[in-house]
Amino acid sequence: MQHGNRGPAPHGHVTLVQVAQRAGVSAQSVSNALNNPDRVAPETRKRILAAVEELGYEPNLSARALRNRSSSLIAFKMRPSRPDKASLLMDDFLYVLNAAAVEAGYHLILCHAEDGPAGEIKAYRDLLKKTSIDAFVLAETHHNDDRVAALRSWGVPFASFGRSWDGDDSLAWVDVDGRAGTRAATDHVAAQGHRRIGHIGWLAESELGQDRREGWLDACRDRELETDLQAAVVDSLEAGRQAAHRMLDASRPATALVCASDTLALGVMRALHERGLRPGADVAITGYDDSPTAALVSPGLTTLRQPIDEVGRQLIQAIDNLMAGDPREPQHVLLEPELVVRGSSLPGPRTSAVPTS
Amino acid sequence: MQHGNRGPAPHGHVTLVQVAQRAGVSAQSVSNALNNPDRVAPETRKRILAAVEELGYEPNLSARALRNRSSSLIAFKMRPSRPDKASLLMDDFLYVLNAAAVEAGYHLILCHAEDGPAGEIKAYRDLLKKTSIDAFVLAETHHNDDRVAALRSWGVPFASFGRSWDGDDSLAWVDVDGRAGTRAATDHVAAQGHRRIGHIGWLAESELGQDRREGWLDACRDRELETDLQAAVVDSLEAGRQAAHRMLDASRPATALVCASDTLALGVMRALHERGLRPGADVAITGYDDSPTAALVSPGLTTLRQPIDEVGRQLIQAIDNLMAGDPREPQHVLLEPELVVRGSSLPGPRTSAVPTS
DNA sequence: CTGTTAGCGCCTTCAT
DNA sequence: ATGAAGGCGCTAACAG
Repeated sequence: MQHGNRGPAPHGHVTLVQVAQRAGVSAQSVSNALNNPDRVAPETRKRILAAVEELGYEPNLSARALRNRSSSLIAFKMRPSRPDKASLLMDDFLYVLNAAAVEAGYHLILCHAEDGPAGEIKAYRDLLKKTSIDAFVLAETHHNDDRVAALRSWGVPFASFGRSWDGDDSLAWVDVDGRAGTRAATDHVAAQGHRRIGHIGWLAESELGQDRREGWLDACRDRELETDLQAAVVDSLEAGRQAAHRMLDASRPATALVCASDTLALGVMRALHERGLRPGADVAITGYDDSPTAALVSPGLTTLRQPIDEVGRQLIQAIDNLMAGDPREPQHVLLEPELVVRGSSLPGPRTSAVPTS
Repeated sequence: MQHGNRGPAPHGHVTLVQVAQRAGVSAQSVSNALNNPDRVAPETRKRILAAVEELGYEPNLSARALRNRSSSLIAFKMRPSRPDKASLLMDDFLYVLNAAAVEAGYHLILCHAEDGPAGEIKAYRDLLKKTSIDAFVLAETHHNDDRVAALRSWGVPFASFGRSWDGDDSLAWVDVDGRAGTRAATDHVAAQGHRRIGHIGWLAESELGQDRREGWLDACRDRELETDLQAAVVDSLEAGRQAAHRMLDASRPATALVCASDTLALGVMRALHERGLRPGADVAITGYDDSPTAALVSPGLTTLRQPIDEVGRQLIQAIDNLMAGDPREPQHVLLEPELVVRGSSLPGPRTSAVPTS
């Protein structure tokens, strides 16, 4: 633990100058060896890298940020989790996003904002004023998203989890194909013999909800099934529960319910519980998101798993490209969700010795 | 993007000098007005603050970090979430922790590490080498925690969610009283008339699990109930399921099962499902954590809610005190969990019109 | 190919 | 009570 020349250098911080001294060159050459390898003689470079290695040198990010206006920080705003929501992908998402960020040499910094887009934009601006942020990751973009407009006007790179719903393809996004997912779920229950397949989805304002609804419609049309059983509600357990009761009280009731979220599907399970009906055996249910809860309820909830780690990786990749000034069109990545079949959509009781999971 | 741009700062950054010009003073006076109010005449100070307000000045954190070796960054390492785990408090925890951090003028930066304590320590050290980190927040501390030793040896402030289990009171921690919680849950089911109350807890290595088990023992002893029905298993749905089957197959079977986690309790629900038994009506179940899932299953799972927002606030407070060089003993805060009663522990079927939630 | 100069924005030290 | 100088660690620009 040798101290720096002047002032207390905590934790044995090593600086460029120390590396330079060790290698017998100037500080600039060390910087070049690291950042512009071609500007330094191979021989010198090797010596410098050896010294770097030996001293365990790591560039100081604050200094670099000050000089370069680039902090290697990527900001992400968390939402408060609602108590009645199952979809805590956020937890997983944040983990993989951070892992990918670190892998690419960035770090994730969390952003806090009052609710609503205005609050979020203000939080972004405040953060940018305080320190340089290389890029932002947005989630749940909508039509005419103010956040997109704001970030763009500031010239800050960003990528979004959620496509641009207004066909604005100058923005980099990664998304999961909700339509294909819901279609797969509908096909799956149809394959079990169900003909009265209802859909419980989100309100019409939600582009995401609309997209998922389309998948159900697609599948029904393919099979010439009726599409009269549908609900457009908010994303809550209670809304799912009530919608389920309505569809089960219909003159020709639903025998299968395809939902736009696990939360809604769990509401359906609640409704069945109240009626003494069994998920799977009596009414087939599918959700969406593969939230942790889906695997834990009994019977397990059939749902669609979003390839969340791939989403994280692709977002960071997109940002990396943006930062590198890649002149090509920003990335648009649409990933396929995976149908995870569990007991809630299967007719049979436990047919095998394996527990219905 | 553009590096080394010498021109005007992007995003309309405002610097100390600009504020100084606006207020007709030197940069130092502005700095003093902000950081050492007593070193500047009240009148001048007022004028300066007006200029700050007017220009929307925010000190640049990178510059400050470089100068002060203090970044106003607090680091936290996330774990990957296990697929079979219900307790995604993390999501909530991170949100409130960040909110509290921002409130106190900090920002949360996420840390990524390979699994295991060694990987975590390495990640901390790497981060510290790259940039100054004001403090760390630890989670799930155990007996003889290497991370504690490491951080302490580096002289970096930190606070931990989870007490020091080895009586080392020189470390600042916030924790939730698992013993009191489990006792409350046990008392609750006992009050429903249950006499054969089993406990499904964690392996003996887990201090946290041991603590929770004690609460069950306390309550049983108080009421002179037998404590033969107990299991010490890993925290998974499957383990809970198997343990439940064992306790229901006993010669004098359990009529109530108090679990150390929601995950285990959900395993119990799975076991009941397999046996065609009803949670609540046939066997009372309680979990621990009030994970999102607990509210979403049917019937709802009785569980213990950790006052997670208070935990977050207290952790930041503890760090703030540490940073301020508060000479008093580090904070130790033990919070009480709150019993949330839902259908899984209540005998009656739907007695009222209100759905069993 | 390498070294020197200068300055990013801030704050501590020292002079006025 | 205020201002001037200097430097935290780094790197773009320009010599040499």
